[in-house]
Amino acid sequence: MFVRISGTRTDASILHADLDAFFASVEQRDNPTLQGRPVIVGGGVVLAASYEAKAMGVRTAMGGRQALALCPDAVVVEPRFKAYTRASHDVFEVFRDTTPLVEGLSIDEAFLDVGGLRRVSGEPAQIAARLRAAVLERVGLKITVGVARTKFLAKVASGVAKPDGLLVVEPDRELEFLHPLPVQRLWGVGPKTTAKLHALGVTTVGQVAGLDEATLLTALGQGSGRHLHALAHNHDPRAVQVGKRRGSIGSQHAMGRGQHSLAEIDAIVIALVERVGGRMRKAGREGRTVMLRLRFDDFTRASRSHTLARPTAQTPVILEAVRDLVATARPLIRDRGGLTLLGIAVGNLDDEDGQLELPFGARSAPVRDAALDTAMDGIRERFGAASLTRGVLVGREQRAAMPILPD
DNA sequence: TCTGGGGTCCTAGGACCC
DNA sequence: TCTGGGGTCCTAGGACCC
Repeated sequence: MFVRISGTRTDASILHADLDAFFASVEQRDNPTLQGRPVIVGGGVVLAASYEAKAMGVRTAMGGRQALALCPDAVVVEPRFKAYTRASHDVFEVFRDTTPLVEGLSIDEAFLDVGGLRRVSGEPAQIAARLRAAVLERVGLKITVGVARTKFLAKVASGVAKPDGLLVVEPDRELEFLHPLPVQRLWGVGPKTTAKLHALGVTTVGQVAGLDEATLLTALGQGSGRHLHALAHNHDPRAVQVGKRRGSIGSQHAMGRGQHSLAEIDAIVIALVERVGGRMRKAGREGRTVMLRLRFDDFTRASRSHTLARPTAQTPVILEAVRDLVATARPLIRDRGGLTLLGIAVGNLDDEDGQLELPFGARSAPVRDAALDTAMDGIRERFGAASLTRGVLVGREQRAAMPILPD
């Protein structure tokens, strides 16, 4: 008798792990004089606020001036992105020591599937508790963990449990937990969608569940309508996926207000293209679609894109394409006045050339049996499973090296 | 309220193909 | 030459996430 660790689940075995006030916590960890004090990372806008600052009403993405008005005692620090990347790496190492089935969502959060580890590591709630302790001990950061049967509920649970919390949603109490929550808790519901739902007289998840799907589709369109209908009814069959690869690599630069000469713009373009090209080559990725993003004084945005015949990661090729895009956007830049942000990105990243990431350092390009075997050996070694079968690995769709443990 | 640096996904129109 | 249905790709914009 075998039990798959992914697939149909009847128990709460997905963890959503979320670092608390990530950037600010790293600053407090690295500078003891900041501990216990309100800390704001980023001057112009708030990139992150410590819980002491949040208590005074400071929020992420808030203007710096407003934040200081709310919290005059706050210590404002410059962001140190390298330190955050490093900390994130360390935390994900702890995640992967817990289970091979880790799906990173962003620099500071991930899903972990621990359903198959019951015999080896215990109940999901125990695993989650140990995970929190391990991250604090090994990296010096606090995380909140939500545990549930689905990804969506696990994420909602961690959101409710923040900060420094652990919340398990048992399968027989899911709707009881979900339905009283405000609609903003639904994944993908931001200010605009919230306003549309409020216009329908809907403020809670339970009320969304009470709407028929047609009403939701009319109000929100196909994509988000279906998505919300499913989430409100607690339908979320998505499995935790390992080895997801991003679809674009980009970089942007905020420019001060005021006029910028074409030479100035070109200098920024060159720097951005060099950064992006370098990152692409380092990641072993090539892309076909070159994108230019602009933001103006009046906060309107514009974008231009061009798709090349062949994928590339070469700086000169990308630079030429971006310069052409800048040329097509020149009337816009002239008419709308001040350019305040310039960004470039390369998308349409190809799947074949790069490296598919597998647990335990195994890599494949494309999927090769040997790479999968190496990964499975790593899993056997680390988890001491008596019996393992191989999973299939296909592009970015599959879960990678799925161990199947004896019941 | 007037701002960062990353990203994701969806929509809608047009070009083009069979 | 006109007309139809179905599909993919590209472009631009919008909403959302951390």
